[in-house]
Amino acid sequence: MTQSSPRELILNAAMERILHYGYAKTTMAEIARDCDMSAGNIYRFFDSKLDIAEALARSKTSQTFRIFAEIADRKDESALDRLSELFMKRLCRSVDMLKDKPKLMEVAEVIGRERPEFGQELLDNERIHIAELLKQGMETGEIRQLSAPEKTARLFQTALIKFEYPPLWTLFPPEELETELKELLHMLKLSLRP
Amino acid sequence: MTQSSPRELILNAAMERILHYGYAKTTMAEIARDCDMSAGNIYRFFDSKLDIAEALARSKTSQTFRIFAEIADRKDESALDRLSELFMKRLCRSVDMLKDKPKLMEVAEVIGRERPEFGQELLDNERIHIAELLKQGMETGEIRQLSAPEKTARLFQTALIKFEYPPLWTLFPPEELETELKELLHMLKLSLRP
DNA sequence: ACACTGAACGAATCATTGATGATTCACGGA
DNA sequence: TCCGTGAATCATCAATGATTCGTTCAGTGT
Repeated sequence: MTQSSPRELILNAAMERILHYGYAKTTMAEIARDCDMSAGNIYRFFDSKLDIAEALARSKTSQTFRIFAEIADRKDESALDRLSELFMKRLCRSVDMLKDKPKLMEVAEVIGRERPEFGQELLDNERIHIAELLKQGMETGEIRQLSAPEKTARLFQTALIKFEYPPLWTLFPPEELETELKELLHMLKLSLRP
Repeated sequence: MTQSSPRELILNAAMERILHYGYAKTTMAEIARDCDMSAGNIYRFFDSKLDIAEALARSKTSQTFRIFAEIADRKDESALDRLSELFMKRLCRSVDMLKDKPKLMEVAEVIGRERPEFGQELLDNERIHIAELLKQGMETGEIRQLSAPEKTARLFQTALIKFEYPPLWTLFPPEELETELKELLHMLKLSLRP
């Protein structure tokens, strides 16, 4: 079956509880009980409760980055189309998470507040994939020669911040977000014309 | 001298106090005392303390809209240049307000929370001026024919939201904001090319 | 020695309450 | 009758204490 290191055992138990009751209402003692160990023993594997949350977030986001990497790998397809696809997928994943794992939003919020570096890291990582798509488009002539693709990628992230910053996008209905993102992407892509 | 209706008297006293002590720490009783009247009497002129704050905010923002209107009126100058000017001015006004009237940020925050319609109204008003500039550019041929300038104006607002949503722009140093806004405006304007 | 426990510590959280301040209104003076 | 007052009311906030929970660590069993 699934070989379970103590770390994984703990992470699974924590995820289970957090999905049901939320981060704040999940206690170290409960997680420990689910793993048949003492609360103190968890600290042999994680330095803090927040580290457990971060580990959970990392495994969630690593899925996203696999998707981004897969998009960036399809070099035979249009770079501009894939650029849109990347941002649309990102929005869908956020919206879906809010819909069927709402408790995970609490985890995101806590980490955003207590571990700002983690959010930075995510943006940096994402920017790499965006810049890669821009470079591919430049090579095929789909996109004009940009002097600094990384900087352009950063501008895209800034222009599309409404769709990834939870305090903003949670204010609007998903369909509205989706059509607005489509329109804005269309406009931004016009600025990349040769 | 300045003719002072009771409303103006109250607004001036409230502004004075709020600038010094902030909105929360300014009481109706204090404002009343400054006006040589009773707290109860203020309610003959304003329905609530929040209405006083909104009135103050309105007079502040009406200054901004005069500036926007003035920009939109200079029809002999480049529409694209004026579009940039509008957004740069808006950012400068925000940054300056934080610098030398920091207590007014508290008022903005309270109104944003308690009176969301007011924020909407501001955006709607701003969008009119942006759309007007776009239309002017279309007439002079500076800007391609847009099927719906109002919609494009809305997209501009969305793309530039980082620079007007206080929880976001207050996180960054002013110079960084200014250069990033310049770059993003440059990019967005490319999408308006004929 | 090593893996683990569970009691102990202190920080964070929650509920309770006391005080403050927004709002109302019955009343008194022009 | 019209202004305006100031005491009464009611919601809100800050202070307090009680409890919970994250974290540590001395100690137990292997």
